[in-house]
Amino acid sequence: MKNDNLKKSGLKATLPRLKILELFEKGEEHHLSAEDIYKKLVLLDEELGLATIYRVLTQFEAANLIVRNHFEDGRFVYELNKGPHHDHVVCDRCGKVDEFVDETIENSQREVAEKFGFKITAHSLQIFGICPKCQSESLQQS
Amino acid sequence: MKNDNLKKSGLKATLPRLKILELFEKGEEHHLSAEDIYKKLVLLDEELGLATIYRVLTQFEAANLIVRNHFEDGRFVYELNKGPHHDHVVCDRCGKVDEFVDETIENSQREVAEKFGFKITAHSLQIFGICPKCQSESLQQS
DNA sequence: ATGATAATGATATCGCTTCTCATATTCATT
DNA sequence: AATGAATATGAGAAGCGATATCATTATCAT
Repeated sequence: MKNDNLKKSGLKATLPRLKILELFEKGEEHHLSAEDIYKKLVLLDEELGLATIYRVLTQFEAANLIVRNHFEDGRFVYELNKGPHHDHVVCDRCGKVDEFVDETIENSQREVAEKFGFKITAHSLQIFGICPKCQSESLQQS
Repeated sequence: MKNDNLKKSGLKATLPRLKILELFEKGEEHHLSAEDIYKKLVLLDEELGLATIYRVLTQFEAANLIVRNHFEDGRFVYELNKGPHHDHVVCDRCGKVDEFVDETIENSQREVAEKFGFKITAHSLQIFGICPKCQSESLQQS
């Protein structure tokens, strides 16, 4: 039950929080920005303020319900926290995002951090490129 | 001669451009934001506008004289392009940045991109953590 | 049902970056 | 060295995502 998810995190089960969590769990899109969420909920005739969305996203992240990502387009996108860490492959053209896990990379990162004496807290890795679909589309243009 | 660097890139050798390039080449700090540059040049009694700095940074990046980086603190920092690609280790506490090159990681990234059929254009990898100096300082606090 | 506590939403504000446009500078040509 | 066409500059406005403020409203233990 969704109420319990929130309760466990010390968050009251309010309407905005339930609606936002529901959107993520519906899973139509894995990566949502605050603005994305706002638009989607307004379309569904839900009245709620952008400020609330930003606040709720921050709380959900603190509660480890969701994970925050930065894809250099200047805003943050969030995705459901489904457990093990993963990184992203992002299409420069259409914005499509794929996820991957690579233990070799994870290990190398640990080695690098160790070499510098850093106590690692997080990392962020994105591979940018052109996805197969966009590649074939640009062939047709020329 | 610095003029030539700029000329080769199709950029007129104007005072702001020369001053900004000089700042990077002096190399006191490797990673500079637009604001950093502005403050440093104002201290040196150079009169120039922030808008110009942003423009010049964009042009320098397009000319491959400098490289742009995003360390999730919401702004862009630039560094001189000294050739081979490298990634960064960033201290969460003091902001110190170290650079590293790791062929294993580079190769794994190529494999991942290939698996997804992406034609890779760029990548961005940062390791966040606490640097040795900040680690010892937080020990003293407790 | 009630009330203390916490959350919401409209709006103002912030920080970084980009845009606009009138003025000033550069540089090839005399 | 002077000229002028082309380009760059700087002050300020505007854009945009994110955060802060604060009066109003909803939640939930009792």
